[in-house]
Amino acid sequence: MSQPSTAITPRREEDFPEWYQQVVRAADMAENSEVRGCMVIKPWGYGLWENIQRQLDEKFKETGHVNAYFPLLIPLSYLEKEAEHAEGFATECAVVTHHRLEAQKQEDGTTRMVPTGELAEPFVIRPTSETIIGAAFARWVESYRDLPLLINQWANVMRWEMRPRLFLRTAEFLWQEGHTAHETAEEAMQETRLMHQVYADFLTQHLAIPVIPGEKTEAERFPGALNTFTVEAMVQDRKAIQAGTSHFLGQNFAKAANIQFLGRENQREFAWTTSWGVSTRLIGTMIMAHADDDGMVLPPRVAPHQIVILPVTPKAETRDAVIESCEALARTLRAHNWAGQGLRVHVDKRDIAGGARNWEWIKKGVPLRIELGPRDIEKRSVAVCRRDQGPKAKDFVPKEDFLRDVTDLLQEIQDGMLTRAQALRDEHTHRLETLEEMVAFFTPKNGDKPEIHGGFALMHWAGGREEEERLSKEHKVTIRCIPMGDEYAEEGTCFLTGKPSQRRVVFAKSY
RNA sequence: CGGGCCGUAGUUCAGCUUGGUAGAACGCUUGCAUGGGGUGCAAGAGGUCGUGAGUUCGAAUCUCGCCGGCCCGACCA
Repeated sequence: MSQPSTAITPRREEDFPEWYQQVVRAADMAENSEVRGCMVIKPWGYGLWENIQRQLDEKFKETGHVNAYFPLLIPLSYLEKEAEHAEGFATECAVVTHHRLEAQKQEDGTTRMVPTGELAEPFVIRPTSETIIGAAFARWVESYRDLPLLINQWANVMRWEMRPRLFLRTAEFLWQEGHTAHETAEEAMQETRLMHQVYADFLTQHLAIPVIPGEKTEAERFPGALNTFTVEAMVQDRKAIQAGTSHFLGQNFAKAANIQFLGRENQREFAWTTSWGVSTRLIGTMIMAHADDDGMVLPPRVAPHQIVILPVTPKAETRDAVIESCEALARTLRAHNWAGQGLRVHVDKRDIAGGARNWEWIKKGVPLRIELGPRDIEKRSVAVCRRDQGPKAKDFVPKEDFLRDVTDLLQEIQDGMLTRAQALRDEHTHRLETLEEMVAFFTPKNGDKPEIHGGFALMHWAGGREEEERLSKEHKVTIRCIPMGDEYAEEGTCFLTGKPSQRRVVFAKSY
């Protein structure tokens, strides 16, 4: 039997969903747990999350926010306070109804733990924290001088999903949720847009994922929000994924939680609130955006290791000297600064077959692999392998040159990944004018085993919620966003209603 | 919550139709060889066959209940 030509089978074009799962497994990022829908995030995946977390947290701090932590359990009654919100999350809430277990001996000698101590009021495990944070805000806000209140929390949340997929949709996931309260609507809207921009920048610059910033239509809006802003990315099967959202909540939640303050005119007023979040779904988005048929490809800025040094030790007697050279190189590299941080370098000293070790780091997506063996030491050179090139590509370069150029090289890889993702998106974004065109665009040629097809369709739209929901049901296509850029603003007529339209919206199949 | 399928080694699965007490591949351990490449050979560890009952001299295999999971629909950061 011949070796597969790629590390991942099936390849992307053969079976994209299966490919995705195999990449997660091959890169050792996460696995399914015994609890359906819940994942174990393994060190390589969690290291990635830690970098995302640290870099985003810096941006939150720069924009004036502080971190706090609120309870996992939310009184059921809190969720009843905002009708639209309650309805939006009702079908995916885990409910805690008991607070103790009682050991009961069974006839067969085993012991069963039986829940007892039923709670007078059940708790909901937070699907999001607007309500409980709102209750805290109501206590904390008394005067306009207490505003704005700019809080973020890093936490886990639970939404009882029927179709879990590692990172993309799990019952429990990690995220950050920002919650702010403001004196005026303008200020709150400004905050909503600011954080939307922070997300757009982060996706683009740190994760090398181009996004279309825009606003959600009524049908896709966060339950209880007046406006929801989103960053939409296209991944390699040309579907859209919502990578981050920022909500202008108006006074809806302030009224529900009674967040009132005494204003400048000695007038009692309700605060204006916002909320915004990104989740571990970002990791799934990165996988689908960047990974290839040999496994993960990590943007250097968030890679847990940016450089892995692989000692080549063909002879036992030169082994110690090679390892020492590798360690020395690692120390030198770690002293380099790039994107505001020291380089993250790992020396893989494990005594396993060289090829297996090399492939492991390819599959994990490390941006740069450096091989260093006796011959390189003699010639004062290193062998450089870039993850964004083929698995066999290898450059022998003088060590001094490599040390001089290494940060430029990482930047080049980072930029190249963004360019590549951008090109894919542009190639599959089209202006369409009629329903027929749209249906053709989103219909696979092979119905039995659909190939990768479709993309983003930019279309004139003047329909309402009902028309949109009908389209979504009939054609499995939704409006991802009403995009913000000038390039989308043009006169036209809605392809469905024939009404005039000033702007094209983005239609796509989505995750 | 409706329709289809499946529970056997760490993983993926074979064995079940035609009952006779457990197999493969990968992974793991050890040794030898190999050494700019996911290597070869050898030895080894690992399973009360989801669970309870029934039929039988005998059940992974047949029957029934229960539990768990997967896929397709309604819902989704």
